[in-house]
Amino acid sequence: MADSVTDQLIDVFRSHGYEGASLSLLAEATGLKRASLYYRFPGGKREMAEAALAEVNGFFAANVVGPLLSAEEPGERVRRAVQGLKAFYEDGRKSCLLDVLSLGEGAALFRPLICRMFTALKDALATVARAGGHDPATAERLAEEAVIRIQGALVLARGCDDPAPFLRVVEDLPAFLLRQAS
Amino acid sequence: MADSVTDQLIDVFRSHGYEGASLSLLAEATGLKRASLYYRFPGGKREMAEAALAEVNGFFAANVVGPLLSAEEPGERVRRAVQGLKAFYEDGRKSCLLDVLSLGEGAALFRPLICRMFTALKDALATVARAGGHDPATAERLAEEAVIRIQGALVLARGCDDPAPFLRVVEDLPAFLLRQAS
DNA sequence: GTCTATAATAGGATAGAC
DNA sequence: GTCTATCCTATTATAGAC
Repeated sequence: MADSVTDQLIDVFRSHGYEGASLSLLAEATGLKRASLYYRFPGGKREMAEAALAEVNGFFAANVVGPLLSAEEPGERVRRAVQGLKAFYEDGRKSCLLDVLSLGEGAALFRPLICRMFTALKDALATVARAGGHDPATAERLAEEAVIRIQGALVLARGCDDPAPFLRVVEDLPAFLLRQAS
Repeated sequence: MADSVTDQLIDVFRSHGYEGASLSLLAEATGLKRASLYYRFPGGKREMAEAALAEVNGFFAANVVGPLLSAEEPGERVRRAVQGLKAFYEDGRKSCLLDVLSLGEGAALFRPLICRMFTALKDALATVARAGGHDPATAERLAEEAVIRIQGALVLARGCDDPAPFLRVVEDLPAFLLRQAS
């Protein structure tokens, strides 16, 4: 998640949204000319955003959802997911791609995938909450609430240019999701 | 909050963000030609977004922050604020202008005002939480958490095209913010 | 106060050289 | 695989008629 072409695309999309991410910005960020971007992504900007979403999906599968569903002790699972979240959001200084791509034109283009990704995260959080001692209904409620807190903290962090709310929310995740101390 | 020119501008900005809100969209929504928009807003799109933010600021002062700081009983204050929030966000079907205008170019242009508006809301929520029986530190924490929950629920609602998370969060606000039942 | 017309620039996309 | 050059459209903004 650092310097591939797709990683640079992610960075532009998450900073500007779909409509705000012009080919000029995308080309500048990747170091490629516009025509070269079209060689790699014949479907144009839409395909670039799809590639960005796919890469984020992979990162989450490997670094957030994967750890949450692993065979480890629940506290350790959540702590590893928190590390993944902090890495992806750069400690609260970067926006969520799912959030910004659901605006404007992006809504019609990407909403089904975005909703599935939100749901996959929520389901993984619910699984670990059950493993942490909560009944299924409570686990489901806590999981949705956790997604809401992460997203809301990112919005507030961006709005005030202060990552503190995000850091507070994710550091609190183990205690928030798990019943017993671990 | 329904059919003035500025209200239509708000609707376009909150749906598309600053960069995605083209003059064509803004003109179409208002029923005015582009040149007429420039007559009303000589500063162009930037001034239109500033007018949108100012109107939202006024709506919040009248329908959310005002009720929260009123002399009524705390439960009633929160319930009135919830009505204001539900009206502004159309029961979770509309995005937050503060959220979407903090993206891309909008960040540099509007962040100070956006941060002040988030802070004003948080401070009003903290005031009513103190009136509802919480100590100042707890009230402050609950207030920031409430802003986070509202914003996060709106993000999730948009991402999955389902207003339920927003409705759940705002209906829970009185119990969330106030210590004693009222 | 709103319109038509227009200018200048930026955006999305393609053709063809290397 | 990347580039330069180009095309067409959309976008921002202004001038001037009514």
